[in-house]
Amino acid sequence: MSARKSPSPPPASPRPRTAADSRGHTDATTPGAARREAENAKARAKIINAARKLFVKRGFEAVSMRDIAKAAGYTPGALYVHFADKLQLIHAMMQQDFRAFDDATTNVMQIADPVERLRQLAYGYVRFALAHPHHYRLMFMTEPPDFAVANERDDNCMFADSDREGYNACRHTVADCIAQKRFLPRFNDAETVAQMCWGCVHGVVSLYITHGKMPWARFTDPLHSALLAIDTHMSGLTGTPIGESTTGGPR
Amino acid sequence: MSARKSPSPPPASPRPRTAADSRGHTDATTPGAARREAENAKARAKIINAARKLFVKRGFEAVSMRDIAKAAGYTPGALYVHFADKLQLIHAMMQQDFRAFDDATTNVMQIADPVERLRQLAYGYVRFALAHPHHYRLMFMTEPPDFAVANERDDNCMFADSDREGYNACRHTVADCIAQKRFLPRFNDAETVAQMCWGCVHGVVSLYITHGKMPWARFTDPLHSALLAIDTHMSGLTGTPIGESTTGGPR
DNA sequence: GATTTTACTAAACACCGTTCACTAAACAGT
DNA sequence: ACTGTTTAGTGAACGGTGTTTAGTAAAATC
Repeated sequence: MSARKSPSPPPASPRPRTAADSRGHTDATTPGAARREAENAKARAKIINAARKLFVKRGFEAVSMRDIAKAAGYTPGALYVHFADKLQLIHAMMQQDFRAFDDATTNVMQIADPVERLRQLAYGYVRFALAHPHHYRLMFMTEPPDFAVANERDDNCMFADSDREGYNACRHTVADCIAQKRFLPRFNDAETVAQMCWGCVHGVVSLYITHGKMPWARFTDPLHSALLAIDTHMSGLTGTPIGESTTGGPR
Repeated sequence: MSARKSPSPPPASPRPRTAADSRGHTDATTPGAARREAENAKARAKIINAARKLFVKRGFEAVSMRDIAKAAGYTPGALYVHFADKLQLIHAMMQQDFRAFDDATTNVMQIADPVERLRQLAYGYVRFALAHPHHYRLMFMTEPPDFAVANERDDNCMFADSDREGYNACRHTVADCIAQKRFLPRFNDAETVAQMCWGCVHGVVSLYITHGKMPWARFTDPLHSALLAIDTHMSGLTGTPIGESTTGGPR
C-alpha cells in the first residue's frame, strides 16, 4: 500500500477541488448548506466507523476499500466523494483515535520533575502502543507515503499534529533534564537523547508487535519489558543505578 | 503484501509438487539432469539478482512480479517455475544476503568477555541495519505472513536460521552476563533482558529507517545514537555509569 | 419553477499476484 | 535413432486491488 506505484498518476495538474477537500470547513452560510454538511459528516462517520471495525479486526493491509464500502452500506466509488483516497480515510480515522493519546500526554506534561515526566511519557506511550497495536503500526512502523507531497502541503501530511507534539513533548522534557543537569555530561544533545529514549520504548514494543507470535523467541510480557527498558535506559542516562524498588510504576 | 487475502486460496489440498520445491537438491543422477540443474540455478540467480536490484532501489512494496520478470528477461509466469510465490523469491534472496550478517555474528561470538561481546553484537547489528535498510525492513520490521503455515512446516518459515541464530546469540550472551554477575540483580531473566537490548538498537534504527526523512524530527546520525543507546542501556544493566571514554568503539 | 450543485451508483481502467493450457526443447529408455 | 516423458517458458486469463468517470436523482439556490 505504502509506496506502490499509483495506477494512473494525476498528470501534475492540481487535482480538481472535490467535496472531500472542503470537508473540514463548516461555513454554514445558508440553512440548506448546514443540513448538507451535517448529513455529510454523518456519512463520513459511518464510513470511518466501519473502517475502524475492520482495521482493528483484520489489520490495515487486509482491508480493501470495497470491504469498507460494503460494511458502511455504500458503493466503493462513494468513498471517494468523502475521502481523496484510502490513505486519507485512514488518516482521518487516526486523527480521531489519537486524540486520547494527546490528552494523556498533556496530562503527563504537568509533572514538574522532568525525569519523572519523561518516564511517565514513556509509560503512556507503551500502554497506548500495546492497547492499539494496529494504530501504532500504521503511525510509527510504516513509512508515510508521498513524502514529497506531504512536505509541500503540510495539511496533507500523514503525521498531522499528534505525533509531532508527542515527539516535541519528549524532546522538550529531555532538554529540561539536561538543563537541570539531571543527566550525565556526556548526554548533552537533547535531540539525540530524545531519539534514544523514543527508540528504546519503540523498539521493545514494535519487536513484540511484529514478532510476538513467532515461535523462535519466547517473548515476555511486553509491558513489563518495555517499562523495565526505559527505566534501565534512564538509569544509564542519570548515572544512578537501578535499585529493587527505586522506580515508580505507571501513575 | 503481508496479510493480504490471497486471491484464490489453495483448497486445503497439499500443493502439487512443482519444480520449485526440489530446487535445493542437487541429485545429479544423470549427466543430463546435472546440466538441467545448473541451467536452472543460473535462471534462479538471474531472477534473484534482478529482484535485488529493484528492491534495493525502490523498496519491496513498489516492485511487482511483472517488474522482476521484465528485468530478468522473462514472462511473469516463468518466475513461478522457480519460486512458489513472491514471498519465497524474497526469502531466497534474503538467505543469500544475510549470510554476511551471520558470519559477522559468529566472529563476535568468539569474544570472551560477555559484556563486550554483547556490545559488539549490537554494534554489528546496527551497522548491518544501516547498510541494508531494505533488507532490514523486511527481516525485522514486517510481520512474517502465513504464520500458521510457517509454524507447521518449519522450512517454509520466513525466518530460516539466520535471525534465530542472531537472537539466540544475543540471549546466550545475556545469559552469560547474568551467570557472571555482571548485571545488577534486578536483571535476572535472560529472555527479558535480551529483548530489551534487541529492542534498544532495533528501536533507534527502525525509527530512523521509517521516519528519518520526516521534517518534524531532526534525526541525528543513527549510527551514533544507536551505539550511544546500547552503551547507555548496558550502563544501566551493569550499574556502572558511563564515562567520557569508558566505552570502546566498534572493533 | 428553472438552474445549479452534489451525493451516490454502475461500470470501467490499469494494475496486482497467481494459475493454466500449451509449446518446444531437452532428457531417458529402448 | 526412435520413441515417450519431463519441464522451462509463454500468453492469456482469473479474481483481486485502488481509483476514475459518465450518468442520475435529489437537494439547494436563484
